[in-house]
Formats: sequence, C-alpha cells, structure tokens
Amino acid sequence: MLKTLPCGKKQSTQAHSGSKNQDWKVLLDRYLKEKGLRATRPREHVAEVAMSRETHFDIQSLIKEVRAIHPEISPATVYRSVNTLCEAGILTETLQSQGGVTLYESALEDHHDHIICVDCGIIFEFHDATVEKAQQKAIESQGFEEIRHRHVVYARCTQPKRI
Amino acid sequence: MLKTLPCGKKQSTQAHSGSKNQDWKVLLDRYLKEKGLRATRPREHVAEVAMSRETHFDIQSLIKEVRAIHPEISPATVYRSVNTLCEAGILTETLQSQGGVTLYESALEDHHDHIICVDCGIIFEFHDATVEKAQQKAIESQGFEEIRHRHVVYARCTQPKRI
DNA sequence: ATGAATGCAAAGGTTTTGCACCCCC
DNA sequence: GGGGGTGCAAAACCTTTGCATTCAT
Repeated sequence: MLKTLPCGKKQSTQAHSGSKNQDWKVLLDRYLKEKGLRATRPREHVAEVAMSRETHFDIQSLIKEVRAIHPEISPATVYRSVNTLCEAGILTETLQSQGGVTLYESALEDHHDHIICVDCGIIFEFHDATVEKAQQKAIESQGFEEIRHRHVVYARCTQPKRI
Repeated sequence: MLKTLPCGKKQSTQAHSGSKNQDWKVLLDRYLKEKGLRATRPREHVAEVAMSRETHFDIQSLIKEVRAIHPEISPATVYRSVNTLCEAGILTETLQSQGGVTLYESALEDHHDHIICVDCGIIFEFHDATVEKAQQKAIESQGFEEIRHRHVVYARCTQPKRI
C-alpha cells in the first residue's frame, strides 16, 4: 500500500501481512495479567487510538483524539496509559520533535530509520541493511552491545517536488 | 588527550589542533554584524561559558554556571543567547536527555555520533567512516540530499566496568 | 472487598513573552 | 538618539503528583 507524500515520493504505509495489526491486544493483555494490572476502559481506549496511528505522534495530539470521543478521559490518564503501553513493549518513544516534544510510535512495526525533509517537513522511513550492519560492527568494536538506536537524517528532496 | 569514563573507557576530549577553539569568536562576530545584532556583555558571557564546555550540556546547567559568576544575568537572557548562538551556527542542539531536555554542544567539533550506555548513562562519541558512507549512499538512493544527521545508539558496555 | 486506576486540580519544571529600562552602535 | 538587548515577573506549556472516588477482579 502506497501513500503519496507532499514531496512527490511514495511511502509504504506498512500495512504488512495484517497479522501484527492485532498483536498488540494479545501482548497488552499478557502484560497486564503478568503485572497484576487491570484492563480498564480508559486504558484500552488510549491503546486503541495510539495503535491506530500510522506514524509518529505526540501525546498532546493523542489527548485531543481521545477526548474528542471520550471527553471524560483526563490528560493525566493518557500520559499514564502511554507509559504503561511503553512498558508493555507495544509503543516506543522515537524522535523528539523540533519543539523537544517526545514522539511515539508502535513498537511492533519493523525497525526503520528516519529521513526528515527540511523543506517540506515530511518524515520518510527507510531501512538499509548495509548501514545497520556497519553500525553494529562499529558499536561492537567500541566495546558496546547495541540495544536500540535512533538514526535521523535531515535532508532535502533532490527530485522534482511539489511543496 | 584522554579522559577516563565511569565505565572504564577512555574518550578523547577532542582538544584537536587548537585552531578551532577560537574560531567561534570570529564566526559570532561575523554573524552579529551580518544581522545587525549587538555584541553585548551578557551575550558574550553566555557564549564564553557555552563554548568552554567539552561535551553536551543543557541550558539549566549553563544558567547555573553563568549566574555563578554573573548573578545579574537572567535565565531568559541565557535562553535567548543560546538561540542566537545556534542561529549563528556555533552551537547545535544534539540529543534530548532522558527527561526530554534539549542538550547542546559546539557546532565546531568534528562530526560524531553517540553511544549512550543504558547502564551507566555515559555518552560516548564515535565516528565510523563506513557507517557514514553507507548512510550517504542509502539517503541518496532514496532521492534525498543529506544536510546533517543524528545517530544515537543505546547500548550496554560489554567490557568489565566500574559503575 | 480490596487495591489499582481515574479525574480533577494543584504543583513542578522548563521555556517564552511583555514591558520598562538600559546600553551598544 | 534609536533600536536592539536585558532583567524581571508573569504567562504559557508540558508533564507529574496527591487525593478522594470509582471500578475491575
């Protein structure tokens, strides 16, 4: 499935085989049971909205979307739920927006790095095995063992584009 | 020049050839003139303290150091000066600390990426030509032209360490 | 019933802004 | 002298926390 970006590029929306898209419910349930936590309505609603996002989002926008449907859910609950979802391993912090706000995205997507166009602001995802492998080697030669990484390239579209 | 880190590693403090260490004064002056801005005492003091830092720092720590010597300089001025220094191209935002606070460092150092040890929290700098080259190629093949990048690897020390 | 989770409001912390005064050019 | 810069304090934000109440188990 392809989506046309403002810069004229096409980007996979990562609809994948469709299996992962429901996995989070299983994983979340398992995590909650393990920890003796509860599957409450507000918590599940935040999870539903968060996991339906296709790309990076910040908590403020999540709060807006959640409260548009369930105005009784407080911002504090959204913050608390997002933390729980991160601990459950189905969400991860990714980038920091220019304003320094933390952005999140599903932890169940395949790993990818990011290219941000400084002209049109679009966030493009890429994965390159050579880069990953070279990085792995470099890290190990320094005596470290990689856990995860965040690789963001600020760039400019070089192809004809329509801003 | 080597510095021993808490994890037992040694890291160059990048004292270099010594030429760059004064460059910022020239660059700042040039920038201020260009933009019709003024070389005021508080602004120069913030620059002096900021450029004397050897690694990443956050604004709060800068405020503390600046006010230790010049208590009359207000936090607002430090914020404003740091922004100016970034626009002048002698400082850059680098990472975001775990708390989401923006960290800065001199923009005149050689480019390097970062490894953050999730155990001891140390920020280790590395540069690997293979990684850089592979990235360059990957970005170009996607139709982008790199401007700058931020590559942070969260890892664990694998060598014996003293925390 | 029991303790986790929520909503609300208040607190905490960082960064920005308005404005009168100051001082570099 | 004029306009940018500063200090101060207030405001604006984002995020966390305390507490009484609600609700899942």
